[in-house]
Amino acid sequence: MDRPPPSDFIRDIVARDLASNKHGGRVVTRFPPEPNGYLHIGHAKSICLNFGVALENHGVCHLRFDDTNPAKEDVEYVESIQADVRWLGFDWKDKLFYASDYFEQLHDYALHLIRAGKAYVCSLSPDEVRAYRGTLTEPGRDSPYRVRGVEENLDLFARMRAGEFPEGAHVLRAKIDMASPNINMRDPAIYRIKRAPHHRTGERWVIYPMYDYAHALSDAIEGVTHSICTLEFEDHRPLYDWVIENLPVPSRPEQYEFARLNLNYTVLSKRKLLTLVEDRHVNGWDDPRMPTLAGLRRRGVPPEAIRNFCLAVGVAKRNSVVDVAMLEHAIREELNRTAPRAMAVLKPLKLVIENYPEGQVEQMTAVNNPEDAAAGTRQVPFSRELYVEQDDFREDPPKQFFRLAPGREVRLRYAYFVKCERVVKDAAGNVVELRCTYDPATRGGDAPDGRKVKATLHWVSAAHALAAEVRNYDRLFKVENPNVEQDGQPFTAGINPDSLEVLRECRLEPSLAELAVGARVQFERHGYFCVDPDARPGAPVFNRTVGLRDTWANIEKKGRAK
RNA sequence: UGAGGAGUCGGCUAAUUGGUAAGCCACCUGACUCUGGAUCAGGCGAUUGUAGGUUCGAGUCCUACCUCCUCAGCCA
Repeated sequence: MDRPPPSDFIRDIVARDLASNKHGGRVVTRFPPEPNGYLHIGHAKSICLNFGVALENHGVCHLRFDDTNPAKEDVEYVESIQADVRWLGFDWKDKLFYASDYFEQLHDYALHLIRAGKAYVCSLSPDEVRAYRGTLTEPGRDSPYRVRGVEENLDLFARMRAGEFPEGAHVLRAKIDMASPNINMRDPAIYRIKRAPHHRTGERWVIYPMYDYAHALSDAIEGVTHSICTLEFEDHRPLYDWVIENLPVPSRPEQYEFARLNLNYTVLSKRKLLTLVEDRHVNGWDDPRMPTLAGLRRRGVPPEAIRNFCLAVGVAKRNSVVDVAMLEHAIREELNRTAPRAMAVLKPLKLVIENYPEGQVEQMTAVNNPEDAAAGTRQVPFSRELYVEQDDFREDPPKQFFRLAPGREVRLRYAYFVKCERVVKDAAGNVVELRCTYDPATRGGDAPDGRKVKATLHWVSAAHALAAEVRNYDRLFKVENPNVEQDGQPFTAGINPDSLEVLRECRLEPSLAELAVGARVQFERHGYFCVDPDARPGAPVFNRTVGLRDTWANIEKKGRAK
């Protein structure tokens, strides 16, 4: 995935603003999550954009928690979000902020609006507010409380803050235009009463600012120059501007919108991900089947791959659905470069070399990464009894099957040529063991007489092999668009029941026992794997990160074997 | 039927702001290989939503139309 330097309309705007000195040569962006869930691959797009634009222009990117709704938020989320952004590879330096840090200031600004006659306390019930708001095609009507005097508004707002009223009794509204064709401008609420304890301010407040009000002001307070958000906020921009223009704020930020990431076969809705966690369809936010950054990390996806993916996806205003194959490509591209190779047998079949001396062990030299000589070599023990992959043997081989079959000779990688002399079956007729002979002259993998074999097999020594558990995580969703509930079916109906396959019989080459937790490795022919951070000592668990593009099963299925 | 947005190869994005459609993914073919992976080389594929107009020249400008997305939380 060789890509040109990022070029998109956001970066064009920033370049233009820099050229015209619009913000005095400053570039300040911000990533503003609400701490109400874990970050997912969709957030990565926003993170890469905001931090990327700042980095490219010698600017800064703030991390700001939009924590204005205590009912949904939790410290668990503020912690995980920070960890995930760091893991992705970005640094907000000392620019860590919380909207809740500005509560006092935001409150003063509200007082300013009230005194200017631009905000009023409305005592309509939520239902009444809705009725007064009008519809998409009909204008709204003024609230009867719209004409309240400044002093009364000040008094009521003070009592709201003091906790004199129950939730829903009053709300502070911006006085804009109930007839505006843009519903967001029909006197939007800017403060509401909420009695949930806040994860940072505790019980100090019972009134909380609304997003549109708090976000614009937070941006202005922090000196943000480019406030980049997603498309659904386009209609909110006039309100964003209204707030900035009607208050004596220290800076003049500008909002721009881009299309959020959609991935096929992937749910990227926080609400739905929360459901998967709460209803225990998965084992938590960091379950490797989850599209969360925590899940991808546990699955073994390198952060570089995610960053490259975000670059490849681009930034535009057009709603689109990106093919997960692009993500997988970015992952393979990165892992192919960096992950050491190792031999592993996921579904073992015993292979006994009848003419190999019993008790003898040879150390074979294997390269760690054929594309990176600096990765060096390792020794792999070879002995009389080995395991090979069940898929590498066919008693009755199809036409294009070049691997092992009765009477056929193949190469054991880094070792010898072996020839299958006969098969041993159990009572049910299943092949349980292969009896072979080897050619001692082919040590290292080449025959002195020049004869060739058409396949090279991977193997592990039965006596030395490391027993391990491999978890093959397939896509959690099997439907094309799990983001949409169709025909009344909840989206969980699209969950793939085979999304987790646990292989317990695996035998790996012994060098893998020394792999660090979280390390990534390519099991040749099987794909890329990661040592699960949850692994118990002595019983390693490997998570499958992503498969190789063409496995034998695929080739066979597609009838493309050569 | 209100307002705000968006339409470029199968998918995702570009196009020096009016100069003759580029890249990536996917797919296909070939070469090479001690991984049937990878790599390398090549190929397929868009009359730029439609219809007009301006112009020597339009994906870029103008007009009309079509389609899709977002908005009626005291969520963000």
